[in-house]
Amino acid sequence: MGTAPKRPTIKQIAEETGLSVTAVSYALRGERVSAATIARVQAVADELGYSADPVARALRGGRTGTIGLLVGSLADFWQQTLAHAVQRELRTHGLHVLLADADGDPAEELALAGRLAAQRVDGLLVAPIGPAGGDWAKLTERTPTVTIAGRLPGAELAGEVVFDQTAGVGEVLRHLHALGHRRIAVLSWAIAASPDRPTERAVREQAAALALDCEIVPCAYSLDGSRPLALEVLAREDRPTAIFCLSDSIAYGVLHGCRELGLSVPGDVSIVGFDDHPLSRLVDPPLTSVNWSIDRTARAAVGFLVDHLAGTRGEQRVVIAPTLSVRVSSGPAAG
Amino acid sequence: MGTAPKRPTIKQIAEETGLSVTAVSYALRGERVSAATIARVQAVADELGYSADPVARALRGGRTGTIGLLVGSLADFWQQTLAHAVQRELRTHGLHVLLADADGDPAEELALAGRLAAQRVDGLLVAPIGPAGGDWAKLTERTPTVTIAGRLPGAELAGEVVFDQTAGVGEVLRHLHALGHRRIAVLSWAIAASPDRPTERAVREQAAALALDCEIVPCAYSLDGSRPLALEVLAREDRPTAIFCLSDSIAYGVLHGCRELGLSVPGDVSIVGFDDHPLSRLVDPPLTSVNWSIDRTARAAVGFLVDHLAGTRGEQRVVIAPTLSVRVSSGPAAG
DNA sequence: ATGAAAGCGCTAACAG
DNA sequence: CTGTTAGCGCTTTCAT
Repeated sequence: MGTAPKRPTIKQIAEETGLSVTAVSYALRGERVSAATIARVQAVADELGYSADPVARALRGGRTGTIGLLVGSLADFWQQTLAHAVQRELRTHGLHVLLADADGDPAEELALAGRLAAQRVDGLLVAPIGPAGGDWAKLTERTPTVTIAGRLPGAELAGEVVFDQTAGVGEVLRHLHALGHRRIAVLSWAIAASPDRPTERAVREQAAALALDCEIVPCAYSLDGSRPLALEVLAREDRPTAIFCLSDSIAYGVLHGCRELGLSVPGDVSIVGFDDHPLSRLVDPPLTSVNWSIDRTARAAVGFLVDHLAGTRGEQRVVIAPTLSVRVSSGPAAG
Repeated sequence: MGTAPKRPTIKQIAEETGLSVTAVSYALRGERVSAATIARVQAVADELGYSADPVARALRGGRTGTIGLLVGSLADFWQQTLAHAVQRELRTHGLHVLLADADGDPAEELALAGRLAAQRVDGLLVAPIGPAGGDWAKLTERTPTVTIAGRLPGAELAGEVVFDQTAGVGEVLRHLHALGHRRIAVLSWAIAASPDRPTERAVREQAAALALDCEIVPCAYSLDGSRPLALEVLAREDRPTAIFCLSDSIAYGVLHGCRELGLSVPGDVSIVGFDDHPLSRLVDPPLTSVNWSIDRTARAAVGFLVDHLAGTRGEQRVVIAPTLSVRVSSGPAAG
């Protein structure tokens, strides 16, 4: 075909109007120049369908209108939902999302954040995998960062949305304890990559306090990751009477495994999830889980970033309290 | 504190090595210069932790290593899964994702695609909402584009992944017909925004051929969108004996509604979905749905784009055939 | 109120 | 094999 129809530039508007690029640049942002000029420039800009080139702006050092979202693993259904909530929230502020998925690898996490920063995102939203990562200080010094449900070593933050994991773990463990469970398997996607997460620590401490026999088992995310593992754990001689999954996605896989083994839930084994995905009330049986309001989480995280970008507010912080939703999948310990 | 530690540039390497920026630029890409120079430049680059600035590259006109993914609505669970699959597939090619969500609005779709193009994505993956949109020709002429399960009016494509919707609809309608259903409600998220999609047309035509009484009802995506609607449809005097949902997300909301109304599925009403989300086999009751291999879809779409980016292969095309997964949610028509 | 010129970091002619 | 120069589109001194 013909030559590529390039997007209109400020220079074209300058030629059309007989002004200089400088004048146009100012006019487009409604600065300095006369009202008449502004109107004229706007008219031409609209006619040409002009919009500022975000890349040129970025190179010059301005805002890009894009926020980086870095999640631990998109294989996790809850994090998919988080991505949606965040993207929806950002849109209300006219911002866009550059999405990156660390795919469960803490080492990858920092590298990806660097990529995002190199793309000149105006800010970074990070749902960290665990405290393993390297040196976040340099990166967060230049790019405003808000963490969601996790810590970044040495990072300078614009804000953080903290999940009270200790409370959440406590709710679940006490719930299971009250139902008579004593031997519990805890399935964690993070334990292999990042053994010392607060969540796993909380499990150990509180299990000890309640005199529970808790074994923490490393586990891949996702249905297909946890199902075979569940089959193995459940086939054991001294099978646990309850399985506490540190993510609903994992719990779904376990549910699947139970079905294959012909085990009744909660008759033979109780199952509890940990993030209350919207579908958890619809699965069979409805899954007992811990809810951390995803809307509040997304709104707070984005709000912190936007505040920081607007004026300069200091580091903001909110703690999201867990709510245990007791449904059908957890019941009295068998035998 | 202190001054912002900017990222290293090609110029710094030039100073370190005593070469010109040009020489360094070539050396970094292993072109033209001597092996010795390449080695020396590489060494300094590594030491400084240099990596090319994607923004500068983009402005200059080169590749960014980023692909835009434009989905109809991230509120839809299947599209969330698609986003994950695509992102995973792109990663194997060293590519990144810029994600945009049209949120069900066909008008927004083209605008977002423009934003993505302005960000200089190397290519575009679009799962279109419907044929409503404006003029895609100009955009797709400059940015290689692959469509997934939908058409773009006037677009020049690098490839397309076509879902055989007609076959899918046929499978479902014949399945329901064989079970004795004659009055069927079809819930579609697209019907309001984009009334003439092939899918809806296929429903009308095939319903007529089978002498089915099919009413197409517009419906928001997502659980919360379809649940109230389901309540209304199911409360009618002449309630349909089956509900065919043009996305599993919608079906989940309907399932939820049935539960609230105390209706048994499939005893009182049968329900069928349309994209076979991984959780559909786990919900209660397991959902009959139509599967379009998401892995094949993502792999083909990304493959087409990568091929186009590499050499220049002509427009590629694949048709994904549907597979009906009959599960528990569909049964003989009541009464 | 407007314009000229420099520069963000990189690549691609076009010399030498 | 290597260096000079120009330019991608925009914003920002600094003049006028």
